[in-house]
Amino acid sequence: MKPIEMNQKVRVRFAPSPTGALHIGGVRTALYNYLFAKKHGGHFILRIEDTDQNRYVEGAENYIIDTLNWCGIPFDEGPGKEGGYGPYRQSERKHIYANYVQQLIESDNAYYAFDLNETLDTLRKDHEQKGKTFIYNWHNRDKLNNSLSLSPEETNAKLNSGTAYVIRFKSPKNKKILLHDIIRGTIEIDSNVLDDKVLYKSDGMPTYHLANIVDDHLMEITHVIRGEEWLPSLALHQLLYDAFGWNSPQFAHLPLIMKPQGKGKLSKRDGEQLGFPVFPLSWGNSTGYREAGYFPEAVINFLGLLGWNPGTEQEIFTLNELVESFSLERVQKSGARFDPDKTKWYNHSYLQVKTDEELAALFHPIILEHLQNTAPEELVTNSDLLQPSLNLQKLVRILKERANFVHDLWGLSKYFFVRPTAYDTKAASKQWQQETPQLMKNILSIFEVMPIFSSENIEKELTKWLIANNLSLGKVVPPLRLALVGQLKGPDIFEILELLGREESIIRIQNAIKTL
RNA sequence: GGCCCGUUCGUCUAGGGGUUAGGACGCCAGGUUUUCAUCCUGGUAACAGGGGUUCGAUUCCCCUACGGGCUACCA
Repeated sequence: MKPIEMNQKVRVRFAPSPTGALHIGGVRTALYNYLFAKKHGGHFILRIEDTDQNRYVEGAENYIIDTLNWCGIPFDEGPGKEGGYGPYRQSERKHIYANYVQQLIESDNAYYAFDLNETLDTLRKDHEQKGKTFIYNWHNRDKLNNSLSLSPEETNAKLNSGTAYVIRFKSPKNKKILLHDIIRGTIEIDSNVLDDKVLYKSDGMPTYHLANIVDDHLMEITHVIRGEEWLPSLALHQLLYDAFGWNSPQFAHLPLIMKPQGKGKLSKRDGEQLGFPVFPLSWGNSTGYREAGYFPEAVINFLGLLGWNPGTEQEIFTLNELVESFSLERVQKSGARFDPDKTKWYNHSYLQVKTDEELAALFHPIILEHLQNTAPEELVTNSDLLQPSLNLQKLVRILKERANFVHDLWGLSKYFFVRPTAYDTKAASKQWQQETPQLMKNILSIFEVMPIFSSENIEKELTKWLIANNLSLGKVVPPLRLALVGQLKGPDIFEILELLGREESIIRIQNAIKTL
């Protein structure tokens, strides 16, 4: 393999099949391609590998594009964004592949095969029963039904009569193939274990292997960064580049993302069972990261550090910082177990650095949605917290550190919008004592005459009164909290009072006196 | 079964011939707080096993075990 010249512009591609939602592992592959391209000032290309018409799923291509955009890693060239190397859907490149496969036939690197599917299936089963693997290659191709075993006349007769055929690669005998992978180093393969893979299908479409090599060459791809599941195909691909007489790109095979627990790679089922998304955006019944409330920055951050690390102790990275420090050499060799807890921690971190204004705007519709099902008598209607107001920003400010997601804010602040109707019984029996109603009444009379109902002022006035009456904060705060919140939880009590407002606070204290 | 790739705390990982094997998530404890949470501090916890090479191996080599991938006219 000849090395890529240093002055060559880096061009990488993400080449998914539009067969459904993009798996989170696929997103990581896209991300690493993007990071590598941007690090080297190159182009990130999206190529749709839709050579299997049977598996084509409507909407999948848009899903892929939406995902890339949501993640903030848009492609430079791809469907709908021509860059001089299009088209970027393999189905639209169909006419290109026939010529190339013909070249291989002419150079004796490929041949026609007429074997029936059933024949090969039977052979595979027979071999399996004997504990062997059926391989279609040099050791048995003479005995099978193809242009190597048939005479040229017989072959032509079949071809002319319209007999269904595939074109197979003629893999060499007794050859050591030296492969190079940026992450794994040199790999040696014995060509005798290689299959004569189908390059061209009977439906007139190329298989992945052919289309991939031809397109990567034509699109001048310099680095192929893909999942480890392709490593076994690398020898075939290298042989194809050699057969065409082309320089191969450099290869990097990424380790797979594994289940959080148990065996095997991460699957859709794991998400369902353990309650975390495996898709970036919702797809069918599966909730995506976006819809589950994750910020794209958080998804990019945890994906970036799953299988790669910069060698420093930095954990939080913006996309630009990832671009800066990324290198394929530091990609891990072994598969990484997915850790849903850490993804939440990342989201928590990103939530903390959002502005109160942003968070209030994101939270506002969530409040309105929840309030639709609230009984009118419980609803606090006169509160300006129902608007994206300054006070809503303040609410978000005092609560956000407790939240992993914007929607967590609802559970943390529900009592600001809905009056408590029940009180934590355990806390009530302990904190609401015989003298408490009188205490609360005294506090009410302080609140009623207070000129400004601000947290500082409330704290000042209340403390003054407590000292004068030889009482401690610990005596009044818990029952007061119980009256306002319904339980012994929440942020600073004076902040709660201020945000609730004088009127609402008084109503709640009066209710508590009546009820408890 | 065959072929290929891999293996450091529970998880993500740093490190690398002589280190108290470092960080993060999680978990536990203490502190702060009138409460809950956050936060801060601390703690728990790892070089898969066996052979070499070496004065010395977690680090280099080999074997075993285990894990993963591939083994389609799917990508």
